[in-house]
Amino acid sequence: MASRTIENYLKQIYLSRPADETQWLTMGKLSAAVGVTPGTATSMVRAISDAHLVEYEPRAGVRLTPAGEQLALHVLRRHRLIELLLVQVLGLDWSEVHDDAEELEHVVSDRLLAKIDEILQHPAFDPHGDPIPTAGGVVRRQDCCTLLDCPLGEPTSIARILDQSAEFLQYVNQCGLLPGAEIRVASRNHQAQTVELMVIKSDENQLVAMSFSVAEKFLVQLNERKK
Amino acid sequence: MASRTIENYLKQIYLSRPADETQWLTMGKLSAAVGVTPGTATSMVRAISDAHLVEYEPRAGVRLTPAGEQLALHVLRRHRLIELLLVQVLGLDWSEVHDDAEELEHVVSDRLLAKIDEILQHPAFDPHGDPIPTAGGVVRRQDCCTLLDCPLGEPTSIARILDQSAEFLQYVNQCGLLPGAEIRVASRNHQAQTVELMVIKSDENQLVAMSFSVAEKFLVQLNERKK
DNA sequence: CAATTAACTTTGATAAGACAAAGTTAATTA
DNA sequence: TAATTAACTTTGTCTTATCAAAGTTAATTG
Ligand SMILES: [Mn+2]
Ligand SMILES: [Mn+2]
Ligand SMILES: [Mn+2]
Ligand SMILES: [Mn+2]
Repeated sequence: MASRTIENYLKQIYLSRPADETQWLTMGKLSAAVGVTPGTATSMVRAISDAHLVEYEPRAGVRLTPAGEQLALHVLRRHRLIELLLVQVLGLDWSEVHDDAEELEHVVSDRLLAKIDEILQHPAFDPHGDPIPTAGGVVRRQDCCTLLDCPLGEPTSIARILDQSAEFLQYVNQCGLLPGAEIRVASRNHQAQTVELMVIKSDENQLVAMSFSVAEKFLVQLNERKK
Repeated sequence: MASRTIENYLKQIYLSRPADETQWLTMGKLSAAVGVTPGTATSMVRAISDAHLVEYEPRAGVRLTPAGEQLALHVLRRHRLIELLLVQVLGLDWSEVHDDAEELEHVVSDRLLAKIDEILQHPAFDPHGDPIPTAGGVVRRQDCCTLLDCPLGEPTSIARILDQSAEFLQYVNQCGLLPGAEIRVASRNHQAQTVELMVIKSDENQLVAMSFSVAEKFLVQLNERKK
């Protein structure tokens, strides 16, 4: 069995992998993501490579093998199912579940995870809108764009929040921009680098403005998200 | 913060402590309870003693300090609240929650534990009838006797099961001897070393026989247990 | 193209936690 | 009391995971 350290490395290698699948993840990025010094990342990756969970090319970087990717997806599945459990069943706020899930993801047994999945009725998305890999290790791809590149004026909805820090999520709470929220992007000002959007609520609508850099953290969908 | 290893040692020192409070727990008993070799227990206990969580007297044994006992009780509280959560909220069988709780007890945050306690409405007993220490580290003492020494013929109820192995608990399930079950001890046969008792159910009563050694694993109460 | 620099790897050290095997203590038996 | 034995401690070694600091590579810049 992979240690919790190895599980964390594999998960970060998966999450930090470059968009271009032919590229390698550099050791610098990995060590920053895991939160260790570069030398530590190098020696750990060598060990994980001996276990055939990653390919490692000195001075190029690291890449998951199929076995490593399956393991990474299992950890991610545990993380996201646990987050959803903490929110939906235990009533924690979605801004405060990440750190607990970061630990719990390494100790929840398959049996317990199956129960959690059953109680939540086999959900497809976690509280932040991140897709939950299936037990078989398949990630359903969302076709999303960000608040920066989605069409103006059309009714869309928030699908996913990419910044999961507690402070940012509390700001998102205040704006009412949780996953599922209905919005219309009103305008973009390239000189001011701001986006203005209308949050459509049952009682009243709310106008929200944010910078391009923040707008990039929201993924939206034109069509309704299917549960 | 105490490592998970230290938490496990402290908990076992608490659970295995001799009934007579002036006695020390021997290293042999401790190493067996933790599941390590005697030498490992000695060196770990020395380290824990340096942290003033136990007193250690070579060749006499080990004893918790007040600080160590508080920590042990916090671990025990986490363990038992988690077990109850797994049974009551996630619907696992009480015979299969122990191993998950053994891991989860080390990673559940105070915040999450408070939520669990709230959802379960501040329970006093876990699924096996073991008392849950309060957040302040107080254990409510039950005045129980075992099926071996309780009075014959009187209506009593099962309060607690001391053997928590999955196989034994499944046997207990079959007999319907879960905590709270109402019974009457019919007879004891000292030659055969057996106890016969009546399990009082809503539909029909059931006669169960067991050896003295098994009967000792059941604690019972004459008065109804208060929640 | 040489010098500089950023990114990476190697080396040496440390800490926690474990085991095996050898050594010690103290109780038990003869 | 001497020999035996059970229980315990010590010693030496191992594994995993980490850092700091020194060394290396390769890209960038003058
Ligand atoms: Mn983690
Ligand atoms: Mn998430
Ligand atoms: Mn434990
Ligand atoms: Mn229990």
